[in-house]
Amino acid sequence: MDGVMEKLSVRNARLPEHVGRQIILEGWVRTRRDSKAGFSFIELNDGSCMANIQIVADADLPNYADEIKHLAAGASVRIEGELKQSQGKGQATEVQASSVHVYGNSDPETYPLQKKRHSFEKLREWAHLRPRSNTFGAVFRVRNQVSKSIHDFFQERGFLYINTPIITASDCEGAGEMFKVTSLDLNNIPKKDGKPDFSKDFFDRPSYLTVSGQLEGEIFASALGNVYTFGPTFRAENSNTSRHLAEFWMIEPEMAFLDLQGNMQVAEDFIKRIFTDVLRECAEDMEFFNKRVDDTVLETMNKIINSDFLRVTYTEAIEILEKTDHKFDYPVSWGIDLQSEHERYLTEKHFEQPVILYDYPRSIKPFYMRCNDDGKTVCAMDVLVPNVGEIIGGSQREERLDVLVERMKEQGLDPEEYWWYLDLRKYGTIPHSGFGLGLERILQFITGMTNIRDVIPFPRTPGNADF
RNA sequence: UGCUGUGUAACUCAGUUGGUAGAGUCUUCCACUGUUAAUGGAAAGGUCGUAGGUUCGAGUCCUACCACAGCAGCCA
Repeated sequence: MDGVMEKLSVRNARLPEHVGRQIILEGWVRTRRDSKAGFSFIELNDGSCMANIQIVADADLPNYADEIKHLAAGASVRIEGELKQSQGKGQATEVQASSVHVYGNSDPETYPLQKKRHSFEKLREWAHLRPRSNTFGAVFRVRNQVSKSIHDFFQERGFLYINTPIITASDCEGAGEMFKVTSLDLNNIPKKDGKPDFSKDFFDRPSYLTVSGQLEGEIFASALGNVYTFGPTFRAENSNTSRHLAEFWMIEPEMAFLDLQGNMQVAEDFIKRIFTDVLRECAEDMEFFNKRVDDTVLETMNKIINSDFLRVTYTEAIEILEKTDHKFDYPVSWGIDLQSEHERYLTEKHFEQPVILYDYPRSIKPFYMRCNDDGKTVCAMDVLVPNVGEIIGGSQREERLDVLVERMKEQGLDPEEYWWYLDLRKYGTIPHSGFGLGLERILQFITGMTNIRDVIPFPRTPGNADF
Protein backbone atom coordinates (compact mmCIF):
# COMPACT_ATOMS: atom_id res chain seq x y z
CA MET A 1 0.00 0.00 0.00
CA ASP A 2 3.04 2.30 0.21
CA GLY A 3 2.65 5.41 -1.85
CA VAL A 4 -0.95 4.72 -2.72
CA MET A 5 -3.22 7.65 -2.04
CA GLU A 6 -6.47 6.54 -0.48
CA LYS A 7 -9.62 8.63 -0.47
CA LEU A 8 -10.99 8.94 3.05
CA SER A 9 -14.12 10.56 4.37
CA VAL A 10 -13.65 13.23 7.00
CA ARG A 11 -15.39 10.86 9.39
CA ASN A 12 -12.71 8.22 8.91
CA ALA A 13 -9.85 10.69 8.74
CA ARG A 14 -10.70 11.86 12.23
CA LEU A 15 -9.97 8.40 13.62
CA PRO A 16 -6.44 8.04 15.05
CA GLU A 17 -6.11 4.54 13.61
CA HIS A 18 -5.42 5.97 10.15
CA VAL A 19 -2.51 8.20 11.27
CA GLY A 20 0.51 7.87 9.03
CA ARG A 21 -1.36 7.23 5.81
CA GLN A 22 -1.17 9.29 2.65
CA ILE A 23 -4.75 10.26 1.96
CA ILE A 24 -7.08 12.25 -0.27
CA LEU A 25 -9.94 14.30 1.14
CA GLU A 26 -12.58 16.17 -0.82
CA GLY A 27 -15.11 18.57 0.60
CA TRP A 28 -16.07 22.13 1.40
CA VAL A 29 -14.15 24.71 3.41
CA ARG A 30 -15.93 25.83 6.56
CA THR A 31 -13.34 28.37 7.65
CA ARG A 32 -9.67 29.29 7.22
CA ARG A 33 -7.25 30.65 9.80
CA ASP A 34 -3.87 32.05 8.78
CA SER A 35 -0.68 32.00 10.80
CA LYS A 36 2.13 34.47 10.20
CA ALA A 37 4.51 31.63 10.89
CA GLY A 38 3.85 30.62 7.32
CA PHE A 39 0.85 28.37 7.01
CA SER A 40 -2.93 28.25 7.13
CA PHE A 41 -5.45 26.05 8.87
CA ILE A 42 -8.40 24.94 6.75
CA GLU A 43 -11.47 23.45 8.38
CA LEU A 44 -12.83 20.91 5.92
CA ASN A 45 -16.27 19.27 5.99
CA ASP A 46 -17.66 16.71 3.57
CA GLY A 47 -20.95 15.87 5.24
CA SER A 48 -19.82 12.45 6.44
CA CYS A 49 -20.01 13.67 10.01
CA MET A 50 -20.71 16.72 12.07
CA ALA A 51 -17.09 17.55 12.82
CA ASN A 52 -14.55 19.11 10.46
CA ILE A 53 -11.01 18.01 9.90
CA GLN A 54 -8.17 20.48 10.19
CA ILE A 55 -5.90 20.82 7.18
CA VAL A 56 -2.46 22.38 7.63
CA ALA A 57 -1.36 24.12 4.43
CA ASP A 58 2.21 25.43 4.41
CA ALA A 59 3.16 28.64 2.64
CA ASP A 60 5.56 26.78 0.36
CA LEU A 61 2.72 25.11 -1.49
CA PRO A 62 2.83 26.44 -5.08
CA ASN A 63 -0.68 27.94 -4.99
CA TYR A 64 -0.48 29.22 -1.40
CA ALA A 65 -0.43 32.96 -2.07
CA ASP A 66 -2.85 33.14 -4.96
CA GLU A 67 -5.36 30.43 -4.01
CA ILE A 68 -5.06 28.95 -0.52
CA LYS A 69 -4.80 32.33 1.21
CA HIS A 70 -8.08 33.30 -0.41
CA LEU A 71 -10.07 30.18 0.38
CA ALA A 72 -13.36 31.18 1.93
CA ALA A 73 -16.34 29.45 3.49
CA GLY A 74 -18.11 27.31 0.93
CA ALA A 75 -15.12 26.69 -1.35
CA SER A 76 -14.67 23.15 -2.67
CA VAL A 77 -11.25 21.52 -2.51
CA ARG A 78 -9.31 18.33 -2.96
CA ILE A 79 -6.61 17.77 -0.36
CA GLU A 80 -3.73 15.34 -0.64
CA GLY A 81 -1.41 14.81 2.28
CA GLU A 82 -0.37 12.82 5.29
CA LEU A 83 -2.76 12.14 8.14
CA LYS A 84 -0.97 13.11 11.35
CA GLN A 85 -1.58 13.22 15.03
CA SER A 86 -2.62 16.80 15.72
CA GLN A 87 -0.19 19.09 17.51
CA GLY A 88 -3.03 21.30 18.62
CA LYS A 89 -5.85 20.72 21.04
CA GLY A 90 -9.41 19.98 19.99
CA GLN A 91 -8.88 17.17 17.52
CA ALA A 92 -7.05 13.86 17.37
CA THR A 93 -5.86 14.11 13.79
CA GLU A 94 -5.06 16.64 11.12
CA VAL A 95 -3.75 16.54 7.56
CA GLN A 96 -0.43 18.01 6.51
CA ALA A 97 -1.29 18.96 2.95
CA SER A 98 1.09 18.17 0.12
CA SER A 99 -1.41 19.51 -2.39
CA VAL A 100 -4.52 21.69 -2.22
CA HIS A 101 -6.55 21.67 -5.41
CA VAL A 102 -9.34 24.25 -5.54
CA TYR A 103 -12.35 23.00 -7.49
CA GLY A 104 -14.21 26.24 -6.95
CA ASN A 105 -13.82 29.15 -4.59
CA SER A 106 -16.75 30.92 -2.97
CA ASP A 107 -17.18 34.69 -2.92
CA PRO A 108 -17.29 35.65 0.76
CA GLU A 109 -19.05 38.92 -0.06
CA THR A 110 -22.08 37.12 -1.40
CA TYR A 111 -22.02 33.61 0.12
CA PRO A 112 -24.98 33.63 2.49
CA LEU A 113 -23.69 31.21 5.11
CA GLN A 114 -21.58 32.94 7.71
CA LYS A 115 -19.46 31.51 10.45
CA LYS A 116 -22.21 32.10 12.95
CA ARG A 117 -25.68 30.90 13.83
CA HIS A 118 -28.41 31.67 11.38
CA SER A 119 -32.08 31.48 12.21
CA PHE A 120 -33.89 28.44 10.86
CA GLU A 121 -36.32 30.80 9.14
CA LYS A 122 -33.48 32.43 7.21
CA LEU A 123 -31.93 29.08 6.34
CA ARG A 124 -35.28 27.99 4.91
CA GLU A 125 -34.86 30.71 2.29
CA TRP A 126 -31.53 29.12 1.39
CA ALA A 127 -32.72 25.53 1.19
CA HIS A 128 -30.11 24.89 -1.49
CA LEU A 129 -27.30 25.76 0.94
CA ARG A 130 -28.66 24.80 4.34
CA PRO A 131 -27.46 21.18 4.17
CA ARG A 132 -23.99 22.70 4.50
CA SER A 133 -24.80 23.96 7.99
CA ASN A 134 -24.14 21.91 11.11
CA THR A 135 -27.77 21.64 12.10
CA PHE A 136 -29.12 20.59 8.74
CA GLY A 137 -26.27 18.22 8.06
CA ALA A 138 -27.21 16.51 11.31
CA VAL A 139 -30.93 16.56 10.52
CA PHE A 140 -30.45 14.81 7.22
CA ARG A 141 -27.97 12.26 8.51
CA VAL A 142 -30.52 11.37 11.19
CA ARG A 143 -33.31 11.34 8.58
CA ASN A 144 -31.30 8.82 6.58
CA GLN A 145 -30.76 6.64 9.64
CA VAL A 146 -34.45 6.72 10.56
CA SER A 147 -35.37 5.67 7.02
CA LYS A 148 -32.88 2.84 7.19
CA SER A 149 -34.17 1.68 10.58
CA ILE A 150 -37.72 1.67 9.28
CA HIS A 151 -36.79 -0.68 6.47
CA ASP A 152 -34.60 -2.80 8.75
CA PHE A 153 -37.33 -3.16 11.36
CA PHE A 154 -39.89 -4.41 8.87
CA GLN A 155 -37.54 -6.43 6.71
CA GLU A 156 -36.17 -8.31 9.72
CA ARG A 157 -39.73 -9.20 10.66
CA GLY A 158 -40.55 -10.49 7.19
CA PHE A 159 -42.72 -7.59 6.06
CA LEU A 160 -42.87 -6.95 2.33
CA TYR A 161 -42.20 -3.44 1.08
CA ILE A 162 -44.89 -2.48 -1.39
CA ASN A 163 -45.45 0.64 -3.43
CA THR A 164 -49.00 1.88 -3.40
CA PRO A 165 -50.10 4.31 -6.11
CA ILE A 166 -49.30 7.99 -5.90
CA ILE A 167 -52.09 8.88 -8.29
CA THR A 168 -55.48 7.65 -7.20
CA ALA A 169 -59.01 7.98 -8.46
CA SER A 170 -60.75 7.28 -5.18
CA ASP A 171 -61.82 10.64 -3.88
CA CYS A 172 -63.00 9.30 -0.59
CA GLU A 173 -59.93 7.80 1.01
CA GLY A 174 -60.90 9.72 4.07
CA ALA A 175 -59.79 12.97 5.52
CA GLY A 176 -58.26 15.92 3.85
CA GLU A 177 -58.35 18.04 0.74
CA MET A 178 -56.68 16.29 -2.19
CA PHE A 179 -54.52 17.69 -4.96
CA LYS A 180 -56.21 17.20 -8.31
CA VAL A 181 -54.21 15.58 -11.07
CA THR A 182 -55.16 16.41 -14.64
CA SER A 183 -53.78 16.61 -18.14
CA LEU A 184 -56.69 18.76 -19.32
CA ASP A 185 -55.83 22.13 -20.82
CA LEU A 186 -56.76 24.44 -17.97
CA ASN A 187 -57.23 27.31 -20.43
CA ASN A 188 -59.76 25.31 -22.38
CA ILE A 189 -61.46 22.80 -20.16
CA PRO A 190 -63.95 20.51 -21.92
CA LYS A 191 -67.34 20.94 -20.31
CA LYS A 192 -70.41 18.78 -19.96
CA ASP A 193 -73.53 20.23 -18.40
CA GLY A 194 -71.47 23.22 -17.35
CA LYS A 195 -68.98 21.12 -15.38
CA PRO A 196 -65.55 19.87 -16.39
CA ASP A 197 -65.86 16.72 -18.46
CA PHE A 198 -63.43 14.37 -16.79
CA SER A 199 -64.20 11.60 -19.26
CA LYS A 200 -61.84 13.57 -21.51
CA ASP A 201 -59.14 13.59 -18.85
CA PHE A 202 -56.13 11.28 -18.80
CA PHE A 203 -57.70 8.64 -16.55
CA ASP A 204 -61.27 9.16 -17.85
CA ARG A 205 -62.28 10.33 -14.39
CA PRO A 206 -61.18 12.82 -11.74
CA SER A 207 -57.91 11.78 -10.17
CA TYR A 208 -55.85 12.94 -7.25
CA LEU A 209 -52.55 12.62 -5.41
CA THR A 210 -52.77 10.01 -2.70
CA VAL A 211 -53.51 10.93 0.90
CA SER A 212 -52.88 7.40 2.13
CA GLY A 213 -51.85 4.01 0.83
CA GLN A 214 -53.80 2.16 3.47
CA LEU A 215 -56.67 0.76 1.42
CA GLU A 216 -54.28 -0.61 -1.18
CA GLY A 217 -52.05 -1.84 1.64
CA GLU A 218 -54.97 -3.90 2.91
CA ILE A 219 -55.19 -5.60 -0.49
CA PHE A 220 -51.65 -6.82 -0.18
CA ALA A 221 -51.97 -7.74 3.49
CA SER A 222 -54.92 -9.88 2.41
CA ALA A 223 -52.62 -11.89 0.18
CA LEU A 224 -49.04 -11.66 1.36
CA GLY A 225 -49.43 -11.23 5.09
CA ASN A 226 -47.47 -8.39 6.60
CA VAL A 227 -46.61 -5.47 4.33
CA TYR A 228 -45.60 -1.85 4.63
CA THR A 229 -45.51 1.22 2.45
CA PHE A 230 -43.05 4.08 2.72
CA GLY A 231 -43.67 6.89 0.32
CA PRO A 232 -44.79 10.43 -0.33
CA THR A 233 -48.22 11.56 0.73
CA PHE A 234 -50.06 14.72 -0.22
CA ARG A 235 -52.60 16.90 1.53
CA ALA A 236 -53.95 20.05 -0.06
CA GLU A 237 -55.17 21.51 3.22
CA ASN A 238 -54.37 25.17 3.70
CA SER A 239 -52.46 24.29 6.85
CA ASN A 240 -50.09 26.77 8.32
CA THR A 241 -48.60 25.13 11.36
CA SER A 242 -45.25 23.88 12.57
CA ARG A 243 -46.34 20.26 12.08
CA HIS A 244 -48.10 20.12 8.70
CA LEU A 245 -46.74 19.79 5.18
CA ALA A 246 -48.49 19.54 1.83
CA GLU A 247 -46.03 16.81 0.82
CA PHE A 248 -44.67 14.46 3.46
CA TRP A 249 -43.45 10.90 3.85
CA MET A 250 -45.54 8.31 5.57
CA ILE A 251 -44.93 4.74 6.65
CA GLU A 252 -47.98 2.50 6.72
CA PRO A 253 -47.65 -1.11 7.85
CA GLU A 254 -50.64 -3.35 7.33
CA MET A 255 -50.67 -6.66 9.19
CA ALA A 256 -52.75 -9.75 8.57
CA PHE A 257 -54.30 -11.69 11.43
CA LEU A 258 -53.50 -9.00 13.98
CA ASP A 259 -55.79 -7.26 16.44
CA LEU A 260 -55.58 -3.79 17.95
CA GLN A 261 -53.50 -4.87 20.94
CA GLY A 262 -50.98 -6.48 18.61
CA ASN A 263 -51.02 -3.37 16.46
CA MET A 264 -50.15 -1.20 19.44
CA GLN A 265 -47.31 -3.51 20.36
CA VAL A 266 -45.82 -3.26 16.86
CA ALA A 267 -46.10 0.53 17.00
CA GLU A 268 -44.30 0.62 20.33
CA ASP A 269 -41.54 -1.77 19.23
CA PHE A 270 -41.20 0.18 16.00
CA ILE A 271 -40.61 3.54 17.68
CA LYS A 272 -38.22 2.04 20.22
CA ARG A 273 -36.21 0.40 17.46
CA ILE A 274 -35.85 3.66 15.56
CA PHE A 275 -34.75 5.52 18.69
CA THR A 276 -32.26 2.83 19.64
CA ASP A 277 -30.66 2.83 16.20
CA VAL A 278 -30.43 6.62 16.03
CA LEU A 279 -28.79 6.87 19.45
CA ARG A 280 -26.23 4.24 18.45
CA GLU A 281 -25.52 5.32 14.86
CA CYS A 282 -25.89 9.11 15.13
CA ALA A 283 -24.37 9.72 18.55
CA GLU A 284 -22.43 12.80 17.50
CA ASP A 285 -25.41 14.39 15.75
CA MET A 286 -27.69 13.65 18.69
CA GLU A 287 -25.19 15.23 21.09
CA PHE A 288 -25.39 18.31 18.92
CA PHE A 289 -29.19 18.43 19.03
CA ASN A 290 -29.13 17.95 22.76
CA LYS A 291 -26.63 20.76 23.20
CA ARG A 292 -27.87 23.30 20.68
CA VAL A 293 -31.50 22.60 19.89
CA ASP A 294 -33.28 20.94 22.82
CA ASP A 295 -31.42 19.78 25.91
CA THR A 296 -34.02 17.12 26.70
CA VAL A 297 -33.95 14.98 23.55
CA LEU A 298 -31.36 12.45 24.74
CA GLU A 299 -32.92 11.95 28.14
CA THR A 300 -36.39 11.67 26.63
CA MET A 301 -35.39 9.12 24.03
CA ASN A 302 -33.55 7.00 26.57
CA LYS A 303 -36.52 7.15 28.89
CA ILE A 304 -38.87 6.03 26.13
CA ILE A 305 -36.65 3.15 25.08
CA ASN A 306 -36.56 1.87 28.64
CA SER A 307 -40.20 2.22 29.58
CA ASP A 308 -43.45 0.71 28.40
CA PHE A 309 -45.85 2.94 26.54
CA LEU A 310 -48.99 3.58 28.53
CA ARG A 311 -52.24 2.27 27.06
CA VAL A 312 -55.25 4.31 27.99
CA THR A 313 -58.74 4.10 26.56
CA TYR A 314 -60.40 7.19 25.17
CA THR A 315 -63.01 6.88 27.91
CA GLU A 316 -60.32 6.88 30.62
CA ALA A 317 -58.64 9.85 28.96
CA ILE A 318 -61.90 11.80 29.03
CA GLU A 319 -62.28 11.04 32.72
CA ILE A 320 -58.78 12.37 33.39
CA LEU A 321 -59.46 15.52 31.38
CA GLU A 322 -62.77 16.10 33.16
CA LYS A 323 -61.19 15.76 36.61
CA THR A 324 -58.21 18.05 36.14
CA ASP A 325 -58.19 21.69 37.23
CA HIS A 326 -56.39 22.60 34.03
CA LYS A 327 -58.40 25.07 31.96
CA PHE A 328 -59.10 24.15 28.33
CA ASP A 329 -60.39 26.38 25.57
CA TYR A 330 -62.57 23.52 24.34
CA PRO A 331 -64.84 21.79 26.85
CA VAL A 332 -64.42 18.07 27.41
CA SER A 333 -67.15 15.48 27.29
CA TRP A 334 -67.42 11.89 26.09
CA GLY A 335 -67.88 11.84 22.34
CA ILE A 336 -65.82 14.87 21.38
CA ASP A 337 -62.81 14.65 19.16
CA LEU A 338 -59.79 15.43 21.33
CA GLN A 339 -58.23 18.81 20.60
CA SER A 340 -54.50 19.45 20.42
CA GLU A 341 -54.62 21.04 23.86
CA HIS A 342 -56.19 17.90 25.30
CA GLU A 343 -53.69 15.55 23.71
CA ARG A 344 -50.82 17.75 24.79
CA TYR A 345 -52.08 17.94 28.34
CA LEU A 346 -52.27 14.16 28.54
CA THR A 347 -48.84 13.38 27.12
CA GLU A 348 -46.93 16.43 28.41
CA LYS A 349 -48.52 17.24 31.76
CA HIS A 350 -50.48 14.31 33.06
CA PHE A 351 -48.41 11.30 31.94
CA GLU A 352 -45.20 13.07 30.91
CA GLN A 353 -44.42 10.27 28.46
CA PRO A 354 -45.74 8.70 25.26
CA VAL A 355 -49.20 7.29 25.64
CA ILE A 356 -51.40 5.23 23.35
CA LEU A 357 -55.05 6.16 23.40
CA TYR A 358 -57.47 3.60 21.99
CA ASP A 359 -61.14 2.69 21.59
CA TYR A 360 -62.44 6.01 20.30
CA PRO A 361 -66.12 6.88 19.73
CA ARG A 362 -67.29 5.46 16.42
CA SER A 363 -68.95 8.75 15.48
CA ILE A 364 -65.64 10.59 15.11
CA LYS A 365 -63.64 7.90 13.29
CA PRO A 366 -63.60 6.67 9.67
CA PHE A 367 -65.69 3.79 8.32
CA TYR A 368 -62.85 1.30 8.05
CA MET A 369 -62.14 1.04 11.78
CA ARG A 370 -63.50 -2.07 13.46
CA CYS A 371 -66.56 -1.61 15.62
CA ASN A 372 -66.39 -2.81 19.21
CA ASP A 373 -69.12 -4.88 20.81
CA ASP A 374 -70.17 -1.97 23.01
CA GLY A 375 -71.71 -0.38 19.94
CA LYS A 376 -70.16 2.95 20.86
CA THR A 377 -66.48 2.68 20.09
CA VAL A 378 -64.09 1.51 17.38
CA CYS A 379 -60.66 -0.13 17.48
CA ALA A 380 -58.72 3.07 16.83
CA MET A 381 -55.44 4.04 18.42
CA ASP A 382 -53.31 7.18 18.46
CA VAL A 383 -49.76 7.33 19.78
CA LEU A 384 -49.20 10.70 21.42
CA VAL A 385 -45.76 12.06 22.30
CA PRO A 386 -44.72 15.24 24.09
CA ASN A 387 -44.03 18.34 21.94
CA VAL A 388 -45.27 16.87 18.69
CA GLY A 389 -48.62 15.36 19.59
CA GLU A 390 -50.03 12.64 17.39
CA ILE A 391 -47.16 10.73 15.81
CA ILE A 392 -49.02 7.55 14.85
CA GLY A 393 -52.64 6.94 14.03
CA GLY A 394 -53.95 3.44 13.41
CA SER A 395 -56.69 0.91 13.90
CA GLN A 396 -57.88 -2.64 13.57
CA ARG A 397 -59.84 -2.73 10.31
CA GLU A 398 -63.45 -3.78 10.04
CA GLU A 399 -63.38 -7.25 8.50
CA ARG A 400 -67.13 -8.05 8.70
CA LEU A 401 -68.78 -7.25 5.39
CA ASP A 402 -72.21 -6.34 6.73
CA VAL A 403 -70.85 -4.10 9.46
CA LEU A 404 -68.51 -2.38 7.02
CA VAL A 405 -71.27 -1.65 4.52
CA GLU A 406 -73.44 -0.34 7.32
CA ARG A 407 -70.64 1.99 8.45
CA MET A 408 -70.14 3.31 4.93
CA LYS A 409 -73.78 4.19 4.63
CA GLU A 410 -73.68 5.74 8.11
CA GLN A 411 -70.99 8.11 6.84
CA GLY A 412 -72.67 8.86 3.54
CA LEU A 413 -70.33 6.82 1.36
CA ASP A 414 -71.36 4.74 -1.60
CA PRO A 415 -70.33 1.09 -1.06
CA GLU A 416 -70.28 0.51 -4.81
CA GLU A 417 -67.32 2.83 -5.18
CA TYR A 418 -65.41 0.56 -2.81
CA TRP A 419 -66.35 -2.68 -4.51
CA TRP A 420 -62.79 -3.95 -4.49
CA TYR A 421 -62.35 -3.03 -0.83
CA LEU A 422 -65.52 -4.92 0.01
CA ASP A 423 -64.38 -7.90 -2.05
CA LEU A 424 -61.58 -8.39 0.49
CA ARG A 425 -64.32 -9.05 3.06
CA LYS A 426 -66.31 -11.28 0.74
CA TYR A 427 -63.52 -13.63 -0.16
CA GLY A 428 -61.49 -14.91 2.74
CA THR A 429 -61.77 -11.96 5.07
CA ILE A 430 -59.26 -11.72 7.89
CA PRO A 431 -58.77 -9.70 11.04
CA HIS A 432 -56.07 -7.17 10.28
CA SER A 433 -54.58 -3.95 11.56
CA GLY A 434 -52.25 -1.16 10.60
CA PHE A 435 -51.09 2.34 11.34
CA GLY A 436 -49.51 5.39 9.77
CA LEU A 437 -46.36 7.08 10.99
CA GLY A 438 -45.34 10.50 9.74
CA LEU A 439 -41.61 10.40 9.01
CA GLU A 440 -41.23 14.12 9.56
CA ARG A 441 -43.18 14.00 12.81
CA ILE A 442 -40.89 11.41 14.33
CA LEU A 443 -37.87 13.33 13.08
CA GLN A 444 -39.19 16.41 14.84
CA PHE A 445 -39.46 14.44 18.01
CA ILE A 446 -35.99 12.91 17.72
CA THR A 447 -34.09 16.06 16.80
CA GLY A 448 -36.09 18.55 18.84
CA MET A 449 -36.53 20.70 15.74
CA THR A 450 -39.77 22.54 16.42
CA ASN A 451 -40.79 23.26 12.82
CA ILE A 452 -41.58 20.37 10.49
CA ARG A 453 -40.26 22.41 7.54
CA ASP A 454 -36.79 21.95 8.99
CA VAL A 455 -36.71 18.15 8.89
CA ILE A 456 -37.56 17.68 5.20
CA PRO A 457 -35.13 18.71 2.46
CA PHE A 458 -37.53 20.87 0.47
CA PRO A 459 -40.72 21.69 2.37
CA ARG A 460 -43.96 22.17 0.46
CA THR A 461 -46.45 24.39 2.24
CA PRO A 462 -49.19 26.71 1.00
CA GLY A 463 -47.56 29.32 -1.22
CA ASN A 464 -44.13 27.74 -1.08
CA ALA A 465 -42.65 25.32 -3.61
CA ASP A 466 -39.19 26.76 -4.21
CA PHE A 467 -36.26 24.56 -5.12
C1' U B 1 -58.61 29.97 6.52
C1' G B 2 -59.04 32.55 11.61
C1' C B 3 -56.47 34.95 15.76
C1' U B 4 -51.74 37.07 17.50
C1' G B 5 -46.98 38.88 16.50
C1' U B 6 -42.83 40.41 13.45
C1' G B 7 -40.72 42.98 8.97
C1' U B 8 -34.44 48.64 10.31
C1' A B 9 -26.96 47.34 6.96
C1' A B 10 -25.28 40.77 3.64
C1' C B 11 -26.69 38.18 8.98
C1' U B 12 -28.67 38.93 14.36
C1' C B 13 -30.85 42.87 16.59
C1' A B 14 -31.36 48.09 19.35
C1' G B 15 -33.87 52.58 18.18
C1' U B 16 -36.77 55.85 24.37
C1' U B 17 -42.81 61.11 24.45
C1' G B 18 -42.87 61.52 16.19
C1' G B 19 -37.18 65.93 15.20
C1' U B 20 -34.32 62.81 8.69
C1' A B 21 -30.43 55.95 11.82
C1' G B 22 -26.85 52.60 15.89
C1' A B 23 -24.31 47.88 17.88
C1' G B 24 -22.37 43.03 17.18
C1' U B 25 -21.30 39.47 13.23
C1' C B 26 -19.60 39.13 8.08
C1' U B 27 -16.27 41.59 4.39
C1' U B 28 -11.58 44.56 3.35
C1' C B 29 -6.93 46.43 5.43
C1' C B 30 -3.19 46.55 9.58
C1' A B 31 -1.10 44.09 13.96
C1' C B 32 -0.44 39.41 16.58
C1' U B 33 -0.82 34.12 16.81
C1' G B 34 -0.08 25.89 16.17
C1' U B 35 -4.64 28.43 15.32
C1' U B 36 -9.53 26.18 16.28
C1' A B 37 -17.09 30.43 16.20
C1' A B 38 -8.86 32.95 17.31
C1' U B 39 -7.60 38.00 19.34
C1' G B 40 -6.69 43.65 19.08
C1' G B 41 -7.35 48.11 15.84
C1' A B 42 -9.38 50.74 11.40
C1' A B 43 -12.67 51.12 7.16
C1' A B 44 -16.71 50.01 4.10
C1' G B 45 -21.91 48.92 4.34
C1' G B 46 -29.10 51.21 5.08
C1' U B 47 -34.88 55.09 -0.20
C1' C B 48 -36.03 51.62 8.09
C1' G B 49 -41.39 45.26 3.77
C1' U B 50 -44.72 47.94 -0.19
C1' A B 51 -48.45 51.79 -1.23
C1' G B 52 -51.24 55.59 0.64
C1' G B 53 -52.59 58.98 4.82
C1' U B 54 -52.07 62.33 9.40
C1' U B 55 -48.14 66.11 10.52
C1' C B 56 -44.02 71.81 9.70
C1' G B 57 -41.56 66.98 10.20
C1' A B 58 -42.71 59.49 10.51
C1' G B 59 -38.27 53.91 11.45
C1' U B 60 -41.59 55.80 15.29
C1' C B 61 -48.94 57.30 14.56
C1' C B 62 -53.30 55.51 11.07
C1' U B 63 -55.21 52.40 6.75
C1' A B 64 -54.53 48.71 3.04
C1' C B 65 -51.54 45.13 0.92
C1' C B 66 -47.32 41.62 0.85
C1' A B 67 -43.94 38.29 3.34
C1' C B 68 -42.55 35.47 7.53
C1' A B 69 -43.47 33.28 12.36
C1' G B 70 -46.53 31.30 16.52
C1' C B 71 -51.22 29.26 17.92
C1' A B 72 -56.01 26.97 16.23
C1' G B 73 -58.74 23.78 12.65
C1' C B 74 -57.51 19.64 9.06
C1' C B 75 -54.17 15.35 10.36
C1' A B 76 -49.15 12.25 9.92
